[in-house]
This record gives sequence, C-alpha cells and structure tokens, in this order.
Amino acid sequence: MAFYIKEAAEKVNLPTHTLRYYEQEGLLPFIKRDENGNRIFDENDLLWLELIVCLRKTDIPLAELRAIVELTKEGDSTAAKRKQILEKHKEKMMEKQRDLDNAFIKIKEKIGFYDEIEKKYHKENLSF
Amino acid sequence: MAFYIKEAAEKVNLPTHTLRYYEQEGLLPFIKRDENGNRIFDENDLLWLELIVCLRKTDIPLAELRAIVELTKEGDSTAAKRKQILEKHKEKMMEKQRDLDNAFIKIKEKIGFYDEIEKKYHKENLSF
DNA sequence: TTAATCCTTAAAGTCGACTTTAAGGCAAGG
DNA sequence: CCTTGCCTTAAAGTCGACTTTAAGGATTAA
Repeated sequence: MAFYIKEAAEKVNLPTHTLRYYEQEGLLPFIKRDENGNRIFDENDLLWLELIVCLRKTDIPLAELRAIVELTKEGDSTAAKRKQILEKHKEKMMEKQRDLDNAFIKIKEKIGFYDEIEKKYHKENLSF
Repeated sequence: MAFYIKEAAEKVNLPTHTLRYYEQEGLLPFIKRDENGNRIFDENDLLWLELIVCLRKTDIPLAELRAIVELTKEGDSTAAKRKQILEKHKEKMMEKQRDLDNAFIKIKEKIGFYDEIEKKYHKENLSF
C-alpha cells in the first residue's frame, strides 16, 4: 500500500502543492522516493497526514506539527513533550468550542431581530 | 453613555488600532466625533462592536460584516439579505463544531498513544 | 513650560498558510 | 516523434487581518 503524490492528495483532499509544501516545512519527514525521485506515501505517512489535516481544521499551527515531528525524530524519551503540545492545542480547541457556543446564542438573537424587521416591513407595505 | 476610543477598546478587549482599522474598513459606519475630531462610541456602537468581536472569534470575514453594514444603510428592505449572510455564517460555525468534534476524538487517541510510549519508556529505564 | 497622555491620519510592515508561476524531466499512447 | 500527463524544484505572489511606524495636534498635571 503505497501511493504517489496525486493519489495521496486525493485521499486527504488537499492539492499536491500543499503536500509538497508540508514536506518542505518539515511536517512529512519520512517520505521515501522512487527511482525517479517521485514521492511515495505509505500507509503510515497517510495516517500522519490525516491527523495533520484533521488538526489543521482546528487551526493547529504548522509550527506545532513540525515540533512534534522533530521530537519524534529524537525518540521515545520525548513522548511527554509531544503529549504536552497536543494537550495545549486541546485547550485551544475547547476555547474555540466556547467561542462557538457564545456566538451561536448571539447570532440566533440577531437573526431573530432581522426576522422581526422583515415581518414589520412586509406588514407596513401591504397595499390593502 | 458614550466613550472615547480607549475606553471602548478596553470594553471589547481590542487595541485602539484595531477599532480604527475596523472603522476604516467600513465596519463601524456611524461613529460620531467630538469637537476635536475624536471618535465617540455610544451604547449602540458598543453593542454592534461586541457582536463583531463575538463573531470574529468564529472567523467571520470582515467582508461579511461590512456587507451587513452596507445593507443596513439601505434600510429595512434589506433585512432578509442580512439574515441570509448570518445564516450562511451559522452553517460555517456548525461545520467548525463538527471539525472540532472529530479532532477531539483524534487528539485524545494520539495523546493516549503518547501516554503509552511514555509509560513503556519509563518501565524500560528502571534500573532495578 | 514642558512632559505625559491622550487622540488623529496615512502608509508601510508582518504573519501564517498557502498558491501560483516558471522551467524542466520522464514515460506512456497515438 | 510528439503530445499528454504526471512528476520535480525554486521562487515569487496572494490573502486577510491586523500591527507598527511616523508625524503631528490637543488637553492636563507638575
């Protein structure tokens, strides 16, 4: 189970350019090449890439993903540090959740307000 | 109840620069000035600003807020359009919520994984 | 009177995360 | 043989949302 960049990109629903950019930024450190220098993504690479995509949707900075990669290279002794990075991001995610909850209340209010204006406006403009 | 920019900025927890920038970008169209040309934020301005801040935390684009302002200037007949903009953003918010829910699952898994490595690592390094 | 602290405007700079452009290599199909 | 479509690299450009810098005006406190 190994894939060229186009297949990998399709699997994670990103442009190939972005995958190359991620590799360049140190997020994909173990990507092998075929005899022509083309990238080959194996199952492991894809799993990591999927986690990247999933966490990027919650706006984890590339720098934090890169930091995890660097720590991974240093071996098992860095597991606690890697965990810490993720815990910190999880806190941010929880804050976002709260921000969303607050915004839902406010946006519903405002939508209701616009509804009222709309109703009034139509009532006032009835011809008979 | 009216405030100069510094007080207003403190109330919504933004730098004064950002409030000026927002006005310049057409997000705060009704801000009055005192005899020296200083901005005066009234209760209404603050309420709108608070909504801006609340929705910005969910990444509503400035362009959408500006669009609402422009429609508001055109009067009550545009209430439906303004509502539509907010409904559309509410959809995005719901998608973010789903993204967060998915990411929570994955990040907990990964944290658990790092926990395992950590435990193993400490076990292997016991001297006796 | 001078320093501090507010305010003003306009313009330039920054940042993260891509995205686009340019120039070119390799392999298969017609 | 040539086009098509994949791949490569390096570098430049874009985008949104600020943020910083520069230059200066008005009010207050020492």
